[in-house]
Amino acid sequence: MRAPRHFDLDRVARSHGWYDLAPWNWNPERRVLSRPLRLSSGRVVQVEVAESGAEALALRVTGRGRARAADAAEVRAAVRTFLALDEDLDPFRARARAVEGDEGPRPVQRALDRGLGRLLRSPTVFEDAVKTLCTTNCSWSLTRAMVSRLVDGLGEEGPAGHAFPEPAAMAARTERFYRETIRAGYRAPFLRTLARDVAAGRLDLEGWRDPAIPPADLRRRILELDGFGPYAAEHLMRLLGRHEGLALDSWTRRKIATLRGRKRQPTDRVLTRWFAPWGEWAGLAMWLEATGDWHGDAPAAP
DNA sequence: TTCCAGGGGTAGA
DNA sequence: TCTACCCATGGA
Repeated sequence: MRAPRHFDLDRVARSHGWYDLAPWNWNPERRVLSRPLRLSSGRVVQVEVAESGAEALALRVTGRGRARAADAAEVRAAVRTFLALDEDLDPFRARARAVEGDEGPRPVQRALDRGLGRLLRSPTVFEDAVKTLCTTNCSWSLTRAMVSRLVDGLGEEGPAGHAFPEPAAMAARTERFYRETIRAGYRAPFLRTLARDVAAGRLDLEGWRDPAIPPADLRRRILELDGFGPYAAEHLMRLLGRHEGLALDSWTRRKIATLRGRKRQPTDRVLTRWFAPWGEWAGLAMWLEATGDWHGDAPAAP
């Protein structure tokens, strides 16, 4: 399977915290990204992705039962989605040239050359939305715990662990289950409502990948979901390839302030002004600045 | 014990 | 639009 120019699996896998959440597994020594994947046939397979020479990826799929002819195509489509292989970064590169020029440090252009810029997504928008809800107003360790309990408790079992739960499986559970078993606290009704709306067909999250949807329209639709405020909406948009919003949270606010040598945290208004020259790419430019040191000599941190 | 995490909803000004 | 207050959980 072909990979885009400047593609780096390690940098995409660790592009943000998702690789650290179930059911993902990133093996830094073998440089293999893997996870269980539930196919439309109901079969759960284990998918492993590794680099294979220059600008190529090798897939390995294992699972019980007989594979259908359509399974391979479905797995490849999922890989293209979760590695953001179809995201066109050339307009971002052009913007980076316009903003940074052709000389000097040019941090974003260097980041692009090093294979940064593609963000790891879930195979489904539903999974990205659920995980985004689980990142709000809690520590990362609690996010990990809630997601693991969802996967272990409701995900279908595959050859190497549980897949992420289907909307129907989540919709069938009560709010009490999300409070007492998942320990999702006040997020419990949000998770249940989201799952029920998707499972019932009232909410077509996959349709949100449509690039024809104007960004303001997409943002408004996400904000209509219970539990999604500005941070969560812009974070989900980022995973849909829409980067105009900064998706500011306590982590990025502090990180940018530290990197720019500010003792006091700049206000959101100031941060917005700093990244305004990047236009529709403001959020990605900020994210690459905030996470640049993850991908240098410093050890990876979720 | 209090504080605060990769915030959001609501009421009131 | 802005602010105050509340909301659950869990680690420091």
